[in-house]
Amino acid sequence: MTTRRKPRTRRAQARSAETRQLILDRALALFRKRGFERTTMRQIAADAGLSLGAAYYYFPSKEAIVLAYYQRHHDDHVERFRRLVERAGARPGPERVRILFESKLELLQRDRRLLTALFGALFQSVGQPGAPLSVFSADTAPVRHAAIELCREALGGDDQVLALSLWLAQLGMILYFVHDRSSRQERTEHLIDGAMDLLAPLLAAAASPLAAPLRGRVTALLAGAGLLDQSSPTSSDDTT
Amino acid sequence: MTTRRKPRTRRAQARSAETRQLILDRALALFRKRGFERTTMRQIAADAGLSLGAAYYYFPSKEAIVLAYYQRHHDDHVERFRRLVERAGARPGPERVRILFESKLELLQRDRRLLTALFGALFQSVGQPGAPLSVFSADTAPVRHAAIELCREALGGDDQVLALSLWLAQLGMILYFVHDRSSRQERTEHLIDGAMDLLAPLLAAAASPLAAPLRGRVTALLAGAGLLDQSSPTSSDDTT
DNA sequence: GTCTATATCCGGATAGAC
DNA sequence: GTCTATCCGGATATAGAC
Repeated sequence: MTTRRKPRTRRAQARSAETRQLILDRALALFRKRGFERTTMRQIAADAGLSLGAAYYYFPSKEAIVLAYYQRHHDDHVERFRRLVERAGARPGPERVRILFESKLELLQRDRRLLTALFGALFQSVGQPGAPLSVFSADTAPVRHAAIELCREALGGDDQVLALSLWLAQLGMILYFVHDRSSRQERTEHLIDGAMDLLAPLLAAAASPLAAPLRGRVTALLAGAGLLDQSSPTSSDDTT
Repeated sequence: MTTRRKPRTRRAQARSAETRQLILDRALALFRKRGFERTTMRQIAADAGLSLGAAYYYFPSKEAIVLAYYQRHHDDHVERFRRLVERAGARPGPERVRILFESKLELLQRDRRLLTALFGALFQSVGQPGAPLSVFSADTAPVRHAAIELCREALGGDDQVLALSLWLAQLGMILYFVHDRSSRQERTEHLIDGAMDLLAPLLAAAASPLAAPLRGRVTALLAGAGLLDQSSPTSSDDTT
């Protein structure tokens, strides 16, 4: 158990990472071109100049490749968000949230082909029936928590309910974006614009003393249900 | 296009419906027992005393079986909701919404085994990567619209934004329920109870004149984005 | 540890005969 | 409408090269 793993040279490590990257890139290119379902692991392997077994050596399943993309996408978002915040000197609150959403949209636009290839198929045929929920699954937990944390960073303060709500809104935006067939996705852009104009009054309303009792009750309710981060030690169920 | 379809005798129609029902029942029983993924179409067919091809004659895919269940589940919900509303003489608003959620919970509890079989697997492994969204897919559109309409019926009035929000809340409840490992799912029950206590003040806040301008802007925004029923004729995108 | 090659299993889905 | 045969592709297994 305590044996050292991967006693590899730097060189070997780098090479391995390169191969992994190569497979990922080829796979994503194929997904873009032919869609997720119609791309086979055999094609991916062949395209990367590897055997089928080698591809499975790096990625335990086809879905794992998509998961790796999710991770990278989020990393890109974090970087872009921070860069823009710094450049604009934006303070926590509406200003930063706007940057959060706009930088997200830029990334979505950059990856549009891939995203429609991944999600688009779904709107033709159900796919996994339980599927509705995989954004909430255990596999995606790390990316999800990171994304929620980024929302909190944009909002400032430490209101977990707000952070969660913002993350859900962002999910909605992605869903809308993927369906948006207007040119250059201007409908999504328009929706975000409008939503951002509403954000300041909404946040103000939420922060107002009038709303304080309600806010407290909502937080208590969600915390009691174990839906916030420092959840009660009652249950070990934290797959959500 | 106007040609009469299914020029079958009543007898033949009834028999066909019976076979379909038989397959559905056997399939659901198997899902309950062994989970969705580990149940094969071959098993389902064999269990129903049919060939594989025959099963596919009735259901174009394994998912289609689940879809049929969703439909039936919703029908049951409508019936139970209306019966309880009538018995209690509940008026639109918080009273009816409580009945809506409580009747839903009863149904979820009745079908718990099946639901965890369908959703549960998902929390172990990603499944379809695009999966997050299939509740919003075109296939599920009819059930979804019916469900949103039921929410509107519970709320009274015709506020589409509220109806949509309520439906989303209900989705959240299902998600929570499926994860809930407490005995008799009392945590979910508790959550609903707390949420229902908050409902009256929340609805009151939403209806208050103070909130009116904000409410108008939110509605306008969502309507402009085509997210409400009488969406603008601009776009033909109504898969959501 | 990284990979090739190949064979094999399994199960969703389809084709075509009857 | 029902059957049998077949295809296809995800996933695994194995044996061995370097």
